[in-house]
Amino acid sequence: MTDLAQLIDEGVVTDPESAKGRLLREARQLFKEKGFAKTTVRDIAAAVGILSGSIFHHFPNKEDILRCVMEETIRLSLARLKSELDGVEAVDDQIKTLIRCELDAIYGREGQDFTILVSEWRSLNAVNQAKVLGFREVYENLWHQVFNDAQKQGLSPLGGVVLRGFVRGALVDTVNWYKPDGELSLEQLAEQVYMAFFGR
Amino acid sequence: MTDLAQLIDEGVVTDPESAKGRLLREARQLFKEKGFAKTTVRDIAAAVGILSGSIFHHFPNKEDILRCVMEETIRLSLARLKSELDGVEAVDDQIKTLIRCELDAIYGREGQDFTILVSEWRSLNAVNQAKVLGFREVYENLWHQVFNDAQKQGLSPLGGVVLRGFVRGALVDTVNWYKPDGELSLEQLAEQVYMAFFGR
Amino acid sequence: MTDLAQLIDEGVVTDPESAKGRLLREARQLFKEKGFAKTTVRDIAAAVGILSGSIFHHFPNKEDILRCVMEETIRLSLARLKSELDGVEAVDDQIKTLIRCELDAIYGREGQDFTILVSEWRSLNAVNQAKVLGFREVYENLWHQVFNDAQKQGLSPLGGVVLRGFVRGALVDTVNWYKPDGELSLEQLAEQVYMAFFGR
Amino acid sequence: MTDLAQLIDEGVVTDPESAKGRLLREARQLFKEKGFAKTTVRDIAAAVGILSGSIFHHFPNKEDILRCVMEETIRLSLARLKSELDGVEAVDDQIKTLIRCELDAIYGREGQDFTILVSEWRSLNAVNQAKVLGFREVYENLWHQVFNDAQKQGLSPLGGVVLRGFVRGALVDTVNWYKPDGELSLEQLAEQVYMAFFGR
DNA sequence: GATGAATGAGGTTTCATTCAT
DNA sequence: CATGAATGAAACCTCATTCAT
Repeated sequence: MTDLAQLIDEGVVTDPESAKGRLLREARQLFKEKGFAKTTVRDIAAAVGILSGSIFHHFPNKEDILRCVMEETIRLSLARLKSELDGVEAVDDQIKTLIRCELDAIYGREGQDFTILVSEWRSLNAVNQAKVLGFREVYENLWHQVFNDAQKQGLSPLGGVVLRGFVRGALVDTVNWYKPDGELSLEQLAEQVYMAFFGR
Repeated sequence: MTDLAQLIDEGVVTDPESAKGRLLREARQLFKEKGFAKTTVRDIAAAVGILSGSIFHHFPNKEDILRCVMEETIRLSLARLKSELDGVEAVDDQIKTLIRCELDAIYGREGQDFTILVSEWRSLNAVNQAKVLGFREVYENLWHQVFNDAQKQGLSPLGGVVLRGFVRGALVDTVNWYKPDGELSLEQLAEQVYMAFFGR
Repeated sequence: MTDLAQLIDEGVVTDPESAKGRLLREARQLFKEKGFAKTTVRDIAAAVGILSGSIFHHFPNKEDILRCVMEETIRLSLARLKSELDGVEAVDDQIKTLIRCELDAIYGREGQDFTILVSEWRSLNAVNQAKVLGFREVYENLWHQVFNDAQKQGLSPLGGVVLRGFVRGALVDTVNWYKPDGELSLEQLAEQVYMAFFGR
Repeated sequence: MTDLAQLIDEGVVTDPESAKGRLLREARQLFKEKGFAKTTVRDIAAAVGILSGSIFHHFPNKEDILRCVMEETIRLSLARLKSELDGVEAVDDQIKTLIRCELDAIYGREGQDFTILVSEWRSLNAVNQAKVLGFREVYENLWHQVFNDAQKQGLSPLGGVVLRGFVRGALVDTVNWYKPDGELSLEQLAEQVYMAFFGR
């Protein structure tokens, strides 16, 4: 059984072959390119190849599509992170894994687009923000634990929560200046992030 | 002559007592609270105490208000930064000044709201992005110079552009988790940023 | 053979155990509660426990459901009225029977909901109005005959058609102010209607 | 000063020359002809000669138009009724005045369309129903008082509230069978209503 | 008979922008 | 400069109805 099939089975992601799955993929892409507010329901429908009204068979409203995109991103990122961290014992290796995985998530290597979580956060109403926040906490806690260990071992003078805040910002904001197809590869970028915060 | 009066005279900021100045202030506040897309022209007009039609005597369209807010933010941040850097010779002190000033700008201490520059960047069309980018380059170059000096002196292993990218992200993203009226003061936050990137 | 079984056999009502019968019952209930316009085909389907598409195996369109509800109401009311009038000779007793039966029909004692005939009349197009009107005439003629007799006997100064109009309005409109589970019982209400028009 | 001008001044009706006034008139006409649900906002706008979006300068939503139509109907009916009752002392004359005025209101002689109050009642949500009910109580209380007097004087065996219920129903329902331009004049109809309930 | 995804027309509403006053 | 009614395009969403499975 392939990796994807297993993730679908576990409810981590929606089957990308299904109508709902295709909808989520196209919506994510459009939200990323144009932003939530400038993406119309018609845009999404056209990208999927259905009519705008049909969307509302799968989602009660536009905002709910965004909520699902975000939740799936978190679920997928978390699943991938856990799998990658499996067996990694050294804290510095754990940190490198965290950074690499999040960059992958940001640059959509696994169909996640982590950026949307930050850039479109305010497009959700309070209720949906709370829902997504619940999902996100588990993910963030992983970072906090590793970074707290790092502090104990003297790798960083800062506490896990604050350091995670800085690293998340540094990573997410790369989309505003870093070009994945430029001189600097994603692996090199990950390396530089590690050096910036722990490289001394 | 007060500081503000001088800045007005030099064209750095619009007189906040003028109609246009009040408009910009209220618009900035609303863009910050609700985001550009969810702020209506009527909202802004109501906040200023005029009717929606009157706005278009001062600005050709809604997007131009955002462009002005952004440009004023940059002009003001730059003026303040230059004045604060004046006479500061040591690189580490220059870095601390940069960090402190940007945090002030982010948290609106001087009526700037640096965050909007990042969060609403995509609300501008290509033409306006280019206009604002021109203003911004001068500001960013200041950072690059100081960080390049820092690298030469061995304060950081990274080049100025990349390091500035990481620091900007870390600073801007604090709005997503840091509460200015919580336990950690803005000065302490600035200190921790310095430690994260240059500490030891 | 029970009463109901006989009515089903005679084609007066649809078997309430059948799919169509259940559909009609739930639709009637919903039309009564929310009105025809605010009741969706999905609402009806959900109440019956099927999916919306399945409804169209039983009815060509939504309006036809209303037409059937109305026609069944009339057929049932007429059957009941005839049976109750059977053997009643005195005009005043006939009148009391008419009033009592119509109130029963209005308050759904026999699954009729006479009110819908009036309140949703305009939800039918001209063709369907004509169809229902045909059914209704037989029922109304019963009233006219009795009321004409009443006029001849000096029980009322008014002709049958006009008087029937007044009484129908008075009865149907009770739904806007009378509460069946309040102080006044349905029997007492019937008594007061009789007194209002004939009680002197 | 004309009657209408006075009513406008007193806030009883909206100036029919004003944009809002024309809107209300056309909306009332359409609600009467086609019903609230089948009347679209575009229909109303077209009747007034504006575009659909413009309606929302005057009313926050479609339902609010209906609420205003109803409230204006009540205010106008009440004003007219009070003026007509002025100086009428005998109870039977008061009753005849009440009946005549309500028939006028039902058949739109003064631009009221009382029928809509009953037929479209359920098109209002609970909040708006409560608002309109407040207005309506004053009007209904006038009837109750007169009918209670009638009972005391032996003109009717029934209490004011119940009798008013019957009379309202009889009057409102006439729209379903009475044709104002037929053999029976509105005055004759009024006379027959009086006879039906108080005749002898 | 039932399903449920899809249709597609049409609904209400929003809102930046214009312009006569 | 300000007003505020009007514009008109476009947004989100609804829903009766269809049809391949």
